[in-house]
Amino acid sequence: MASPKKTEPAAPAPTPTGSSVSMADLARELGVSMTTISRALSDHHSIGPAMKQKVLRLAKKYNYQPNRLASALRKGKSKLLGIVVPYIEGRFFPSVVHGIETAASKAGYNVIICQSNEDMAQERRNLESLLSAQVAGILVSLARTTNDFRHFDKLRNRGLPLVFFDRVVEGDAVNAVVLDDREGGYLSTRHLLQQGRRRIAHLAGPQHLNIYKNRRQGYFDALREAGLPADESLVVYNDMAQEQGAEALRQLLALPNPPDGLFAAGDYAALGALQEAQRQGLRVPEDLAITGFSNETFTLVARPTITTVDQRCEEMGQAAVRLLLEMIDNGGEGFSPRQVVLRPELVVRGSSTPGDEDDSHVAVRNPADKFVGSPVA
Amino acid sequence: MASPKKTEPAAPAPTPTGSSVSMADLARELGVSMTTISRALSDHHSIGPAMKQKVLRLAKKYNYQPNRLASALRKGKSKLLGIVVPYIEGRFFPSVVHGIETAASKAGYNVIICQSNEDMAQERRNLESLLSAQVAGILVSLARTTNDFRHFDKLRNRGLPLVFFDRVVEGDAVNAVVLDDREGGYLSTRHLLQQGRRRIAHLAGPQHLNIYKNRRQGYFDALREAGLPADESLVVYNDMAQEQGAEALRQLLALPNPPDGLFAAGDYAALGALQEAQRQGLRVPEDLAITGFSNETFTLVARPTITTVDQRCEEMGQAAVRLLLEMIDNGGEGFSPRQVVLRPELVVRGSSTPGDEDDSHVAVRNPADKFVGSPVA
DNA sequence: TTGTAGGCGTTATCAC
DNA sequence: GTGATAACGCCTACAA
Repeated sequence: MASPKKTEPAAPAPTPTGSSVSMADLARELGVSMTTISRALSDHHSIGPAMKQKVLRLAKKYNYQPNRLASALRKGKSKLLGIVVPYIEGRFFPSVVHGIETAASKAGYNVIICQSNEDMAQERRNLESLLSAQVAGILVSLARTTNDFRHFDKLRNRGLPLVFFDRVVEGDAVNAVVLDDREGGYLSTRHLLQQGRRRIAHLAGPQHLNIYKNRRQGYFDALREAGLPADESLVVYNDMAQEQGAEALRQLLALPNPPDGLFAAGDYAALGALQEAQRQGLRVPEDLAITGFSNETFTLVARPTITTVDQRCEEMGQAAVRLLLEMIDNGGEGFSPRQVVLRPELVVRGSSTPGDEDDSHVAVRNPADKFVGSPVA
Repeated sequence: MASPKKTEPAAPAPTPTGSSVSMADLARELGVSMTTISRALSDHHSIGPAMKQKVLRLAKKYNYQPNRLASALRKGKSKLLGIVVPYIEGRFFPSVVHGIETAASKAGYNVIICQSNEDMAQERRNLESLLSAQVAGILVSLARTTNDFRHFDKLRNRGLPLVFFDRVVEGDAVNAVVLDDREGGYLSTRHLLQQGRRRIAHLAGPQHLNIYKNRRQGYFDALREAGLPADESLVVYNDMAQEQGAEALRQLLALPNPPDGLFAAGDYAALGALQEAQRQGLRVPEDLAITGFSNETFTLVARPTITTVDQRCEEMGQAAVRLLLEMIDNGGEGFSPRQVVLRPELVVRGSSTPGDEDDSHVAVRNPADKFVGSPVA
């Protein structure tokens, strides 16, 4: 950038018109060595309070900003964390990222964010890119298409701390933070049972994804606990889009003995099913009680409001960062992998509880609202 | 990290159990100088094809990853961009960030993301942090409380490329990408006029924010164009939360001559107004036509579906990156500030057009859907 | 309490 | 075509 090679080596320009000030500049100005500057700035004990003051004052005056690149290069450890998510849209991932950034920032780390676009090759490139950027650790939620995990082994071989969240590599050899999806499925289904439903159907997602597999498992667990048989004809598998929810419901209603309850493993599918039920003249929840999964914003806007499972997105981000920082601080070695399991929260609403609630005044929370009333110009 | 100080200086371990391989390692192994390695890797013309092959092969074999910290330190230019947003939640900011990351990644840049939490002090710290990280440029959407802009001047003095988006510093001295909010307000209001409405009210946001001021201006422009008087009694100012939309509507309906159309400057407020109207027994859109702003997901779930204005979030992110990269590539100097203005898109739905549409089959788009059907394990 | 010097991994500038 | 060398800004033994 702007050249620091002034002809006068004496003092840096009092009103720097560009370029950044380095420790060397401060040292020259004060007539001391860089060591002293470095120590004063990092509050080393061997620096006198007088000197420390002088240095800090000058640093402020010239608006000195440490060059973290140089520091990281020297120390072999940066203050950067990497995130790899399938995409940054919808409700879930942005919320988790929000939690991650907040926690990381509190610990003095910046966060580099990458999207895999659900593509394994892209995911691999993301990791290489983060490796190149010398991040201190990486947080990953797997792409849908990832079926080979060698690129993660490579990280581990390098001793780079790695934590998975939500979409994780199975097994206890990895660090991971997940929602207890089984519990979520269990709670939903048990809730429907408690509402007196006995023929409960399930809209299940792709079973190669652990989250959907576990939600389905919870569904079966609750049925079994209630002494009801597992009836695969009541389970419809699809990709959980809204229209597929509608389609699935049409299928279920065509059964000789149609369901009176429905646990959908996703809110979009739940919404599709709800709308289809209403189109077919069914009353929800009286004729058919419905529950979804994810606590999407629109579940509060639909009528009736949709019972769903909250995934604790922010907590997940925070927990993942906590775990990662522990590994980083432990120097990487001698850290045995750990899995953190978050308890989901069943949010009971109108789609599963007749007359239990007056939907007409529920407030839909806008993230911006939390700042309403902030002091303002 | 793992010490590179082996006792044998000959070759790096053939199966490195940790640590990263550097150019020096490759040079030693091949018995050439680091210069050669560097040039071969960066495809310099003065390197023979034979040598180049050898180097690339070895790099692959040892899985060499360039250390971008070192490169950036040496060159004074990193491959990092910084983003500062008020928060990463809701629909707008995540979508813009998505656009930014996608465009940046395509150009070989990684993105560091920071949240100001709508707080000016935090915003200032974010900038310092990014400065410290030696980013090549910064993208900012202002915090609500920012009323002093000196921290941005500081960046400019350093010659650091800076682009604002959506919430921008006013004036033509800055680089900025914004939505034409005035046009959005104008299109909405004109649409209501075309539906035959003559008493059109406006739910306006805080007027110190340019976006809300401009939406209001568009509203007045459309009225004037239609030869209708600007009636301030039909304008209600608040913070655009859902409940405030309901409250505002109560106020408007209490007027001696209540409105038959309503342009709300935000979807949450529009939703609140819609629900309140229905509670009061009004038919929407027959008795009251309503339009919102932002194209939130839930506008497709509400009944009737809500007419709204799409903000082109992704395009905004892309445009901002394009502008920033231009500045970076131009070497910073001699680049005259530019403002990019995106055209909003009016999305007409049921809340403003009687019988124009059958709401019952509209598909709500889940971001995940775009990957449905991807090849999978 | 302070200073000197070497090096982190890369690249630019010379020289051969 | 290739090599030696000196930075970039910071940290940290080791000396003084």
